[in-house]
Amino acid sequence: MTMANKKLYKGSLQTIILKLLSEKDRMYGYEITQKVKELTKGELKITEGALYPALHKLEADGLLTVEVAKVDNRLRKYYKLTKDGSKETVNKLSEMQEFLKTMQYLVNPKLNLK
Amino acid sequence: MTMANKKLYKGSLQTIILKLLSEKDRMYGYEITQKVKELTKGELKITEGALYPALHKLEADGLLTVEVAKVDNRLRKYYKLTKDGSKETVNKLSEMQEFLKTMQYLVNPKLNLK
DNA sequence: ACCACATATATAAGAAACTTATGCATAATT
DNA sequence: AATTATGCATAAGTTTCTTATATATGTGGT
Repeated sequence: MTMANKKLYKGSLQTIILKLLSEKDRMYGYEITQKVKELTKGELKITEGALYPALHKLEADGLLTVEVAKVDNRLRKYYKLTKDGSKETVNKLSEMQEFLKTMQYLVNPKLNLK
Repeated sequence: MTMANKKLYKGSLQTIILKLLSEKDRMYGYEITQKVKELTKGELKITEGALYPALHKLEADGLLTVEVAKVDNRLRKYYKLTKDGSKETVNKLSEMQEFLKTMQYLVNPKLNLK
């Protein structure tokens, strides 16, 4: 991933992938990078070196299944959520919300008034 | 750090430390762990293995200065923001806000409506 | 025809930021 | 007397990235 402070995104890639797949039945790797770039107006760019290992890990963990297709003579690997993947998406999203809420509170300027 | 999904906090420790020091003139390590625990109602516990190396790095980077004190016959190392540290705090907090905003949008359930 | 860029996936080496475990020392509590 | 709290520190290992490299096809411009 690339952006101003890349470090902050560490640990959130899996959650982002799962979230996108909970919105769209199936997606392939390159499509995910483009979708994230589009949604964040170019602020967040997922690098291949981060994405593909992450997809492989999610598949190995049984959260995704893969389906190979050939489009325009080029390889595509479509990923889908498994049943476990859907459950884990709910978990990860709720953990993310909790994290965002806590961090929001911690860095809130109003804390100065305490 | 310990919590439900520790991974998410990766990369935010420096920002948390700097933010706390921007609110209080000086703090020592153990005090920081207690303050964070208190502010997050026990949800976020900073481990020593994460904290002390982080403080040392911030000091080495010239963002903090240290002052040793002895209280009740026990050692304390008080940390303070330098001028550079104050500047960097502003930067890191604005990057954090940007990150939180982007992540909030990415994981927002309303995205489903698209 | 050639070149650059986009599309598409993959992996290896190295860095960063942690976790976990351990160590040391004193004070307070049970 | 033993455990917990206070206080700092570091080493080994893990996870998750970045950066670089590799391969291959499609597209658009000159």
